[in-house]
Amino acid sequence: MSRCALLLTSSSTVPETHQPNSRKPTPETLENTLLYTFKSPFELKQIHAQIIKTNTPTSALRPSHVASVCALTPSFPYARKIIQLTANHETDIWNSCLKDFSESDSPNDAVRLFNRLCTYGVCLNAFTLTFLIKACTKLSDGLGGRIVHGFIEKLGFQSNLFLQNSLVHLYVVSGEVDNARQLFDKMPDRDVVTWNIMIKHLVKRGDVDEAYGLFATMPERNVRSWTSMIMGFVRGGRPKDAIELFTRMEEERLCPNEVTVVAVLAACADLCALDLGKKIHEFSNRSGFKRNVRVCNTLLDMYIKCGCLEAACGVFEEMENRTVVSWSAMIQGLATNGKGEEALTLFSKMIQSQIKPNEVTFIGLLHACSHMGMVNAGREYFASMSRDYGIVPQIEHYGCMVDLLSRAGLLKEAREFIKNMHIKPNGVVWGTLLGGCRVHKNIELAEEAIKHLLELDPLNDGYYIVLSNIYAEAKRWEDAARVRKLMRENGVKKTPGSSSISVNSVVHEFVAGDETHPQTEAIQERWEELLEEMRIKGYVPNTSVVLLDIEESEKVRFLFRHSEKLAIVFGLISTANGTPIRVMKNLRVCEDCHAALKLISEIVDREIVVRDRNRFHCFKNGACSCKDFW
DNA sequence: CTAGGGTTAG
Repeated sequence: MSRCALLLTSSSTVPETHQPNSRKPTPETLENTLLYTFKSPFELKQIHAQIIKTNTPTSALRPSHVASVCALTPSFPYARKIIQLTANHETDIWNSCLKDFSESDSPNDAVRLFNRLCTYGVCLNAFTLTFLIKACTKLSDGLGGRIVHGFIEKLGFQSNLFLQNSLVHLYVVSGEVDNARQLFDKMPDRDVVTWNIMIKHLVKRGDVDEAYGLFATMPERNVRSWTSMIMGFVRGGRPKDAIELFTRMEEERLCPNEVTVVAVLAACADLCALDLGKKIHEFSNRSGFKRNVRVCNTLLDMYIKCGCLEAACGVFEEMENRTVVSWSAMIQGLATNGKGEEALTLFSKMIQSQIKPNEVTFIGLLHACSHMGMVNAGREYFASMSRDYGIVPQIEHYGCMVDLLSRAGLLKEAREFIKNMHIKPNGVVWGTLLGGCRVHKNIELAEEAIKHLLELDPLNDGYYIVLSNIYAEAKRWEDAARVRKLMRENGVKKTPGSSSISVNSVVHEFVAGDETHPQTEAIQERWEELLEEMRIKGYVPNTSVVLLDIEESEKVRFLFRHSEKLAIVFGLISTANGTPIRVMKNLRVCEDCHAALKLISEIVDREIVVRDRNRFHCFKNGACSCKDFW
């Protein structure tokens, strides 16, 4: 007890009480001798001299401290002698020193120490090598890996699973895939850790199917295996598979940990699966994960992406420690929900709280300005990011600026901005300008934008469709048809619209025209009923959004089977009256659906939240939160 | 005393 307290207050100079004195060291003063904190070999030698003078046993020096102070200095041999005199196992002392170095900010120190141990012929054991591998892993040092590999062979540790696994991991991390594979294939024994390392590796490479193949066939699975695979599906853009896997994990009665929770929440966020997300939130609180910042940040993100700003605020308020990620997520959330002013206020609070913004923070801020048409504020933030915070604008920031300007109708300025960019504009940048051209009906600039887009991103169907719509709205039917023909000639297919809705933690996915759902008939029936009431309220199908050369009546049939309509009607018949409906769509909501959903929200008196590619639409009492501008 | 997941945007 007293030792700790004293250690904290001791200064770097030798304390008064350690001056030579007449008292013979008693166990108590001997204990005090251990308080000596020396910061250099020089100080150590002074103290050592005193110890000898006062006849104090050398064991009064803590060998691990001696080791860490002298390890990388010319006094290594001197330190080694003291350690050999005072410690039972010299190797243990150096190992713990290696461990500390490998976990420090300069893991290279561990490598340097290891070289010394070899030079001076210090006896090594398996632990020595694991710490060395740890350092190499931190440094992504594959060459180091091959050297350690040699030591493992030389010292006869081929059957040490810890070492083999660490080495496979090191090879994987440093990109030496062939070496990793070879070692993996040669390993006499493998355990669940070995398999988990390989799964992780395959997931990182993007081979989710191959990873799942391994996962399905590996002899033993633990929570980490399941978590890695769930995460793999999320990263691979397959959140539905992620959630299904999580359900199976629960059936096997395995208990999720913090990381599992992060993975599943990310899947919920991607699918707008609020019901499951809420359950995970409760589970997380019950399990005491509340203090984990990453869990909280993912929770924030989940609520924001499900369109539940209030819930997100609740989590944010309760958080003990907020990082730049927490603040940035909230700013972004407010921005995409049409609360730009609040987003900017939150940014000021963040600065007041001494949190340094990063590049993501500014994307949120620029979004906020762009959704509110605050052109000057946006310009100022853009200038400020590099001037005040030293953040170099990335292509995404330029994209935000083009969005800000072109949404506000400053199309010429937006084009000038693109011309003056310090980076080569990409498809997103020109596509953003194209979007602005549609809103503000500028055909000339749209044609310029599409020229660049046909070069930069010729397979992206979205741009053809926007241009075709621009022509159609100007009643230039032949031009519209020409664009569609070009699209066919270039072999570009329209991405099928698809919407998903989560009911009782099961995600239901609908693609346009879907008739595969078990409840298709009931959905159709309810839709017909709604259609009647909508017509009374003046609904007329807007077939101009159907870009197909077909009969008008056929167009209507297509229109009525847009995926968001199917998903929402399914939601209506499978949830209790008054329950809000949340649907997520892979593309932008079409104008006809937008008009229809406004009416439906009024007819059924429910809140309908649709998250589309860009933003949220919250339909309530016949109106949408986007105020018809999107 | 040793090995294997995680957060914001695009």
